[in-house]
This record gives sequence, C-alpha cells and structure tokens, in this order.
Amino acid sequence: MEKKYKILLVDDEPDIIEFIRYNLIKEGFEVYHAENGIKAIEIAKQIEPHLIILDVMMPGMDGIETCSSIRQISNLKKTVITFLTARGEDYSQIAGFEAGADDYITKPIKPKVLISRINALLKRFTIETEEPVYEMNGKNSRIIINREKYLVTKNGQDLILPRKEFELLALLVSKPEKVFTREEIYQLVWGSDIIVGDRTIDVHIRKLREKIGEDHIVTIKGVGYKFMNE
Amino acid sequence: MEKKYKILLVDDEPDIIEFIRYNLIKEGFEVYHAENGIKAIEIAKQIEPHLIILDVMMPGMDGIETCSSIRQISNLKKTVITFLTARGEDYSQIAGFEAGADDYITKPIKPKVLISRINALLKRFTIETEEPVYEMNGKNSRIIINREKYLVTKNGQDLILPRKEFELLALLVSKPEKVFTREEIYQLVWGSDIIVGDRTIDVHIRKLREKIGEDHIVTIKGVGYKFMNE
DNA sequence: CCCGGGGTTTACCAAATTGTTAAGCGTACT
DNA sequence: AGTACGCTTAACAATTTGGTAAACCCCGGG
Repeated sequence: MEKKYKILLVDDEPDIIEFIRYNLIKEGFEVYHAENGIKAIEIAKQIEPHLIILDVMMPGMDGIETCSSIRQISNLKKTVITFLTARGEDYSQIAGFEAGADDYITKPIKPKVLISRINALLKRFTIETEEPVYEMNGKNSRIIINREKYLVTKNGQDLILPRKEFELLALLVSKPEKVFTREEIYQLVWGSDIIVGDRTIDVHIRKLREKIGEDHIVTIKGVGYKFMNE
Repeated sequence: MEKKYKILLVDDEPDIIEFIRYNLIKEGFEVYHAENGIKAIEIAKQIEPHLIILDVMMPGMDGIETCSSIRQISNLKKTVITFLTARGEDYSQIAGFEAGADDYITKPIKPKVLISRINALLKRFTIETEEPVYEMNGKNSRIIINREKYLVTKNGQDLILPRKEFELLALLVSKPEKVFTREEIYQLVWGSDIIVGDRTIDVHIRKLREKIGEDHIVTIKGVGYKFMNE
C-alpha cells in the first residue's frame, strides 16, 4: 500500500532548498517549499503536508515561531515537524521541542541520512493509524487478519500469504460487503504510480480464492470484488 | 500518547456482552468478544489482549477451564484475567484464583465500578511490563534473554552473543510473532542515522539462526522477520 | 446459436528478495 | 606485532513473488 507523502520545505537559502528538494524528489516524495515562515504557514494550510522541514534560522519569523504557529492550526496537529539546524546550536533544541517539534536534523546534510531519518519519522507517526487486527465471524467460518504478525487465520488454521495477496485480502476484509472497483484496488494496493496490466488483479484474486476458499470473494461483474462471510 | 488497551470479553449472554461492551467502548477501550471458551482462546492468541473478562458460568468450557488454558499460552502470560461472577458464587473464587485469575468482578455490574476496577488492573499491568528479562517457552525449547547480564540462555545453556546479534535477537523476541520489517530493524538496532548495506541484516540473522537454531526466526518475504517459538 | 465482453485459469518468465560464503577492516586483547 | 573477533560489504546462488499472455468459460444479446 504505497502512499505519496507530501513534504514542505522551509528555508531562506535557495541552495539548501534545491539540494534537499532534489534528494527528496528522487525518493518519490511530493515536495513543496517556502522561503519564510509566513509563506510556509499559508502553504501548509493549503496542502496539509505530512512532514514539514523547518530551518531554525530565518529572517523575519524564525523556525521556532513558525513551528508554534503551525501547531495551533487544528488541521495540522498530526503533521510531523522537524527542524534543520547547524551543529552546535544546542540552545535551539530545547526551545524547538517546546514549540512542538518532533525531531532535529543537523547540517551539514548527508542525503542518505536525511532520507532514512525522514522515512523513520513518517513511519513512526503513520503506523499508529493502522488497525493491526481485523476479525470476521461468519456462519461457518472465522477469518482473522493480523497485520502485525502478517498472518491470516482461517478457522484456526494459520496461513502465510505473499505481500500482495495479503494486502489485497486485508483491503477487501477491511470493509466487508463493500465492493471495491478495480480502480480502487489498484490505487490502494499497488499505489498510484505503479502501472500493471489488466489481468493482474484477477490472478491475485484467484490465488486468494485458492487459499481461503471460493465462497468469500464475490465478483460483481463490471464493477469489482467484495468480501463476504457467510 | 495514549495506548489503546485491548479487552476481550467472554460471555454467552449477548445482553451482558452488549452492556459491558458499550461501557468499555465509551471509555476508549478496544473491545473484542467471544461467546464461549474455545473461541475466546483463539481470539486471545491472535489479538493478545491486555485484559480478559471471563464469565465463570458458560456452557461447554467454563470460565475456570478457559482461564487455565489461557495461562498455558506463553504470549498471554502477562495478560490480566478477571472473572465475572454472580454474587454468592463464592466457591468459584477459590478455583478461579488457582486457575490464574487476577481479580473478580461481581454481577450486577455497575458501570462506574467496572471502569475504575479495570483501570486499576491495567495500571498494575503496565507497571509490571518493564522487565529486563524476557523468557520464551516453546514446545521443545526455552529461551531466556537477560539484558542486564547480556546473556542468552537456550535450554539451560548460556550463550554470549556479540552486541548486534544480541540486540537483534532481543528485538525480535521482545514481541514474539510480530513481524519486524527491515526498516524497523534498522531503526531500532542500528539507529536512523547509521546507513548500512542491504545484506547486513541477513548476515546477522544467519548467525543467529546458526546459534539458536533454524526454526525460531522466520522470514516473511517482502515484509521482514519474526521470532517464533514452537 | 453464434458472438463479444468480461472474468478465470494456467503456464511461463522476469524481477525482487533473501541466503550464503568469504574477504576486508578495525579494534581489543595478549 | 600477532591474533581473535565482530561488523560490513561484495559477489553470487537460491527462492519467491509478481506480471503477462493466451487459452478458456460463462452469460446475455443479436
């Protein structure tokens, strides 16, 4: 389930912006930028980014102030904010965390460190949204999907499914009875970027039916698939 | 950041379930339920609830039996179990504590009492969780990880593992069955700033398997690794 | 009855992941 | 210095998974 994260970059030095921007885009992030705090807040309200990278030292409204302001905005409560700071500006760390920052990145920036740090942050703050366990009770069958253990239990028997099959099943089960169109399935399991052929879903559906039984996944011709438990 | 506690409710009377369920959900708990002992055990294995509320009187497997069975399951050793019993069924108290119950709640149930009782129980549970020693008992093996002594004991035999191997093993064992992605492992064992190559984890995994046996660490392709004890 | 639009299956191949082994490097200990 | 050990990486092998093409089906409409 691939999602494209939006990142807002705030710094007054064009060089830095360009450098970070380049590296983030290469990693597939959607990158926006602003050269000062005021603009940053404006853009943030608009796009509701997942992550904001904020330079501490900026003319006018500095990073700390900007951070505090952003934290006031209710739509952005969930947004992760990280500061960008030169090594040695220790004093700002304390003020930064008080202002509601989630992490610090120190200059000079190494691309690899930057990326892995960002991935870690996004993961840490996203993970909390996913339901770890789904449970389905039918007349004569019980199916449990455990994301954490990556395990599907059918009537007490454990099954280990390959990634795509698991994601597909998890998706269908997440809303029993709901019909997912092929489009939706592609979006949610494969992600908006990846393009695969027409028959790919069918094949995975088939493998699933093979493993969990024919009766659970129902085809609605011309529309899509849905999961049922009866 | 509040953690959502998982509670499993076991009773054969739908009315009771509904009543308690309603009150618990209102308090922000994550509530699961089962109508008999067998199903309760199955669900408990899957979701690893923090608390199980067990009716004593049930058709088939009664509460006492169910409790005993649950106490056998190593992943559920930490789970708090409380019985639900009609006032006056004194005899069952004794049997109940012997079977490993932690507390009793008597019918008729008053919501406020119920909630405060449960909060107290969970509080106690949370405090006891921080242990420097993990112990895992499987069918034909027993593994103990002692952080303080930096020692791993397998079937009574002490092993001294190098730092990375130890940390890796300790991580996996800390949540048996949970699949840790490579990302997570890098984050938690190496830290988000250190960048190491793709094959590094594999090599450590291999060394671990060499030392503690092949069957414990399971690969979930495309996802990560998990520790099992069977 | 035949045809065409999906949907199903199967077989097969390419791509992605993981497993293994061995070698290089650095550090601690002797 | 010499040796041992732990951590990484490199290189290559072994596996698994994912995707596609193509043959097959099923069903409703000419």
